[in-house]
Amino acid sequence: MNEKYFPEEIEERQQRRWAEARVFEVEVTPAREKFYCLEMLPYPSGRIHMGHVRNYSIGDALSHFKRMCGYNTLHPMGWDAFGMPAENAAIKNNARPDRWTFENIDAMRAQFKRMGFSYDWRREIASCTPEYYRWNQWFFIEMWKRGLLYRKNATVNWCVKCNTSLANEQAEGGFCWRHEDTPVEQRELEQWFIRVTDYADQLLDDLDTLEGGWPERVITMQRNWIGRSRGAEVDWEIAGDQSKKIRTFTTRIDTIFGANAVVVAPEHRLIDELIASGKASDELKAFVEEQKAILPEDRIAEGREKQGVATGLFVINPFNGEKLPIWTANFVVTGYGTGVVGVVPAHDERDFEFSKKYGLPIPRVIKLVGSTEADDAPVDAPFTAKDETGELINSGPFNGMKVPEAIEAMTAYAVKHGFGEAKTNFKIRDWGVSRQRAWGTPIPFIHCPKDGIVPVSEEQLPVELPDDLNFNTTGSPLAEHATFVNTTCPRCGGPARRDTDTMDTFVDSSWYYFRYCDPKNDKLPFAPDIAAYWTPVDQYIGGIEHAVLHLIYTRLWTKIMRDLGLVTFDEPVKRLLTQGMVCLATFRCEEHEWLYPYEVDDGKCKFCGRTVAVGRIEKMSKSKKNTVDPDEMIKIHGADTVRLFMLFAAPPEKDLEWSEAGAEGASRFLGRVWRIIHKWHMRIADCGLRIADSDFSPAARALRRKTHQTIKRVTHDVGERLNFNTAVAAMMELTNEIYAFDGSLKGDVTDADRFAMKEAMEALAKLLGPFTPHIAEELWASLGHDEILVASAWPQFDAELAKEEELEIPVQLNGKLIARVVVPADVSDDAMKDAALASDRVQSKLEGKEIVKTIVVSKRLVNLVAK
RNA sequence: GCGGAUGUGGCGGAAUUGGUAGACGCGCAGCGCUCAGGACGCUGUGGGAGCAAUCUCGUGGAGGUUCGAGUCCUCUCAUCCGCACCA
Repeated sequence: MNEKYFPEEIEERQQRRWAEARVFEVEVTPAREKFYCLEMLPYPSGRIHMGHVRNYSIGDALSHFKRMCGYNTLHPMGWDAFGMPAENAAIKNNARPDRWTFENIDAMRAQFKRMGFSYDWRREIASCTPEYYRWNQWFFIEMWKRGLLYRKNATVNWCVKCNTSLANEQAEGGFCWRHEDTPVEQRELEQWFIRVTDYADQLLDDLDTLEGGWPERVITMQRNWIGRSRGAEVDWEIAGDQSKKIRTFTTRIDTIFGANAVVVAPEHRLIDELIASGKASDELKAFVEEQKAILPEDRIAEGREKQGVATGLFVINPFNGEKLPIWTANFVVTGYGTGVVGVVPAHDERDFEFSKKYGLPIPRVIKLVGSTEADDAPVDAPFTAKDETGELINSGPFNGMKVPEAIEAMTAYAVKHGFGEAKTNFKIRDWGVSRQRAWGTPIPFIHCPKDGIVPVSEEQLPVELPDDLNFNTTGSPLAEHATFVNTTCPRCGGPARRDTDTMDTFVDSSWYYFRYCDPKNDKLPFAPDIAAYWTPVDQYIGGIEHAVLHLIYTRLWTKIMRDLGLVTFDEPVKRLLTQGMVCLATFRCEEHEWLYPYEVDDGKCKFCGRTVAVGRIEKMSKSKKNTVDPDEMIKIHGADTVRLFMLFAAPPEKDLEWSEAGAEGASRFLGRVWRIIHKWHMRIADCGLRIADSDFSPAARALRRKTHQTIKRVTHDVGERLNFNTAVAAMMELTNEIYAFDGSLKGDVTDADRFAMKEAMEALAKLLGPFTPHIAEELWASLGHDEILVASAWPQFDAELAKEEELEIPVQLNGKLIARVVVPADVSDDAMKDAALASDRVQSKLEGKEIVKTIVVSKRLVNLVAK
């Protein structure tokens, strides 16, 4: 055994040992309780970055912990292997994207192995293999059969850089999710869609069941994204043409008597018809044209100035027969509701602003209960009063009703008279899953001139991607591949063409972790009974960036799989941890732009000597030149140190600033543990005897106490709170105690001392296992154990031994600390009070005062209230 | 604008239920070891005052509840994130 700590050597040795003993390989074992620990699978970009290291270090620590606690722990890893970078590389070099991808996978797998992560590598998957993506195709056909997948012509988001359409989730805020500087365009395209809206209610309602296990932030973001609003649709007859109606959507039908106009979106069909009929004013035509030309991103930039034009048409309010003008305006959009809104200025901020600007009347129809304002008083500011605080006025037969009651009554009235219905709207749209790219799962449908769209028959799956695609084209490599495209119709046998779009890669990641359960299955995506053992996922760990992307798709997919009979639960992930980003201070020099920290010396640029701008702490990214290469850090410090630093420097959900000094601190700690154990291991190896309690010196008893307290704390911090940072701090404290005990031993060392030392060191080695498994193994072995530590049992703490013998009780005078008294741990409340009063310091502080009240918090504190 | 979060030493961060604020680490200072440096070991380290015992201030700010508030309530400021004309 080496006296000095050489991480590289021991890490390799232990990794080999684990692999040979196959300690991370697991099988379904019904008698044992399972734990499924999952980290979001990476895209095989070629090299791992610090974000990966952090994500997977957290997951690995938890996996080790649960494994040692006796859970049959599934901890798999795979590759989200379809996607654009591979295709772009293929275009650039006119090479095969699969080769690029698999080379990257090999490189990254090697890096993961170098980190020593405890994956069951037999379960590794890559989504770009036909064995995997055939099940994407299978799912598509199953969904088609059930009407959950359909094709329609639609306006879709288009990213010019990706050269493909995008789902709404991938075009949030009008920008491509991969190209945040690139606004998406709108294009008309025939596309495949998954009927998310069928599941919108469930997706929203089931969020309640995730409360507590998922971060509030993610739940809120999903709620907003799904955006359910309950209301009613109302038909308005067009004045002078009873055959024609337009329909509005409103959540506040109770305010409809207060409408002063109806506004249609500039893209609305009614406007088109009006222009086509030649009755539109020049002003209207100009306005509509102008509005249509505005790009979505400019709408945001332009602010919220309301603009509108009257169309010259009128509608009849179905509730009171009032004749109201139809306007078109920039604040009404086609994509939501019916693209038409009633304007109720007195009780809606936006409508108020609009009506003020164009001088439309502002009648009140709601008053605050108890308000003494006249029903026809002018409105200075709009108010909503959407609950019991609002009461209807100026609303004919509905006057006097409270708002909720009125909504119900007026909706019923509209239904009864045939001009309206209750309606729930969602912001979430059906998922556009077609991508006009070649490196993805082929969509398993055939377009037959006679039979239309026909699914590929199941026995012909997978529809494989050709491996000789020509990427050196401006068109679509798949569409230009004749032998791929030209096929026969499964129904009529006649000539037909394959669909040449591929699936959104978010399809791949929507169900991948079910495949880990049963990765070789060639009959089904996975066997339901096997998945029933492992799933749902107990703990999922990944970045926040997927809050409304992957994490909503995978919830949807689970519900679809439930309806297909593959799983029996509604939600796939019990607990979600969104880990923070890995950041680094960035520095800027006027001359040399972004600088690495090592290019800055004493606040000055190393190249030109200019004072650099004080860098902000920002997420590591290549463009900011503030990345740190994990490989380099592993080379310098070892994998254990890098892992330890990642877990210690910040709580997992917070951002973490990479610091070289901090990493050195982690390394120093491991060296400290290494040295003290190697100072002692020969002396305590044979020490297994039973020692009488009375043989332990006070110092030895103190060490034992610290040992058991530390086990308790680490168990709690990791198991219950996922606070790895405080668990590490606890282990550091124990190490400090071990050093103190070592320093206190002079002359004869008793068997009891050796026992206490051995107990402390063994506990420390074990506790280190989840965090720094390699060094933990080495230490465990040097303490005389042949067994593999990471496959051994987590230590138990002895509550008796962890108990303090004495307590230091703070004594307060009127809430301010004045003294501390030492009392036995089993002290009674009365004894605490007596001890406090017996203190000289307390007595002198009390001089001339009278105690009016004494508060004793059992075993914690005494507070004397005195005047 | 709406929604969510976060504000604690020079820095990263502790403080489990309202009960000793600053655990642990970084940094810094001193001592030991050393020819020296590094490494290592030990000690100290929130601010202010004092040789010291000690006193005093202190968790973004202002109030409040309480015997007692970093923690609860009200208002406010700052920063970050999400959504953004959603009818």
